Amino acid sequence: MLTAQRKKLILSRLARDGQVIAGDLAVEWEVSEDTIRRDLRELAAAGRLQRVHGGALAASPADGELRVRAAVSVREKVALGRRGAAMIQPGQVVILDGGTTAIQVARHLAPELKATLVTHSPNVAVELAAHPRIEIIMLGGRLFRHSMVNVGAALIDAASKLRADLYFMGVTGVHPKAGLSTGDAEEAAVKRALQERSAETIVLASSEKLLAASAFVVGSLSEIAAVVVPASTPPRIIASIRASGVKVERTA
Amino acid sequence: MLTAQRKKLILSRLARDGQVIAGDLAVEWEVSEDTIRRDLRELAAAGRLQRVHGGALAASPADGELRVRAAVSVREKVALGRRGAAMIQPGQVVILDGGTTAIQVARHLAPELKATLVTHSPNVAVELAAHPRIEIIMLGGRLFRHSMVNVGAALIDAASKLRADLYFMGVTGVHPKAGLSTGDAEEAAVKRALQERSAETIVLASSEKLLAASAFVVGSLSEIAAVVVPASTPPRIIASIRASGVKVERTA
DNA sequence: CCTATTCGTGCAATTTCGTGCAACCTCGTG
DNA sequence: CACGAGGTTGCACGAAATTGCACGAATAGG
Repeated sequence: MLTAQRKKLILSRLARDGQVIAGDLAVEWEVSEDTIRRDLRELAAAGRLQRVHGGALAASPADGELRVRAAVSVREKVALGRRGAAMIQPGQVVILDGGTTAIQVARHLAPELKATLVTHSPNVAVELAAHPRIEIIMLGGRLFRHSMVNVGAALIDAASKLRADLYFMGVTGVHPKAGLSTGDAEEAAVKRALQERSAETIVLASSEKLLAASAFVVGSLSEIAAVVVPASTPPRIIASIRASGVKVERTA
Repeated sequence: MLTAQRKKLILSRLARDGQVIAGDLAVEWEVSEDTIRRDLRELAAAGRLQRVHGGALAASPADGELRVRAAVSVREKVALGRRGAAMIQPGQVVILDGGTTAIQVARHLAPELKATLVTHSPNVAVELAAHPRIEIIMLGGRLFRHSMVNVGAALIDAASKLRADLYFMGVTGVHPKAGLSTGDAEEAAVKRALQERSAETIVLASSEKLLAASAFVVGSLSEIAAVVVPASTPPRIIASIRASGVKVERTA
């Protein structure tokens, strides 16, 4: 049996059973345990599985990935959240997109602020519930697990019945030429719908999103009110975004 | 069984049931209690759980008041959740009400179950998201903090567009004369609307709700398919509820 | 206060791990 | 075809991890 073939089999077995045991594979495939161990080591080094004593476990993608995403640029996102929260005036109706940055906005709302917050993310809703004076409106729909936001026709229908003052849009790419983009077509459609329902749209972009582009375009930079970027963003990047006709602000 | 696998299972069991008992795990997994105790010690040292005499408790990050309410009749609610989850057939469309019992239903869904779960509670939605095969539909509306469920006209409008096979209704009072009741008028209206959209309605009632009545009536007992009550419920109480024309089932 | 569990620790047996090494195979090159 | 480089495999051996058992201490519940 070829090495590459064995590795593929190991991964598919992991996908099916969630675990493999080195000794068992050695017996089943009639190779020495050393060989299996070597395979496991190399796959673990490549991040394809989690090595444990006795065998390996699946590198749980769902749980792991979301947690990793939440850990990316935490300090930046906190600052972006604080800045975003400060933009909200009392009495306004504000749409909060999903995503870890939106959760930071929810956490930094002034305790005495009275406003109506609209969201299509159950996570954000739970976070907002900690603020007693905030009225929370949830937009329903089909829950898209990867981003933990509701999407679909039902959501766009619900959104069509409201008018907001402000929309904090989350994107995965902010690029002068490619515009605002995200990784899922449904999400892009939802973001467009929410943008249409709001007087102003603000994008809070942590550094890894700047000058990046994802598969599905939401719209061009010139259509939104402002992009907020981390304080540490190089002036050259700010200039290039600003050149496409959008206001760029930096966090404190 | 691998050590790492065992530790993962312990944590997931804690997340589901809130507690584990060292002796039981040893019997179930056919290892010595020493091994389980070692696992518990190490997990406790890592801060992943709280070690207690006889087993361990979940290291709850203290979600405040809701967590306290969740602590009421935990064992009963776990059993009710397990029983409710077992009623769901593959492919069905099921509405899950808000509340701590509903969360237990979500936690006990069979991992391989394919079904569509509808909920108007962001907490339940987040819990359901752990099941990759479940399609999740959220009903939006105004978030009612006390119960952490969406209510209002928008919700009833969204609900009017679906037909479900099963509805797990949560109430605060089950009384032969007063019927099913809850503490908020809006919630009562929502429950009525959801009941109308479902072929069958099941009420999962922990013991403190039996023979109790709250301010707002949802409907009479005879309109629903069944009430599920804890195993420890006195026969006298079961008889009095059954007398009002509803099937009463006890948890195992 | 008493009894039955449960706990922690030390210890020995077993399994698994990592590394170095030699044998072998494959492939490209002269 | 000869030959050397690079990769793969199995084996040996010391290190580390895991497990079950024994025994005295601590704890819970009556």
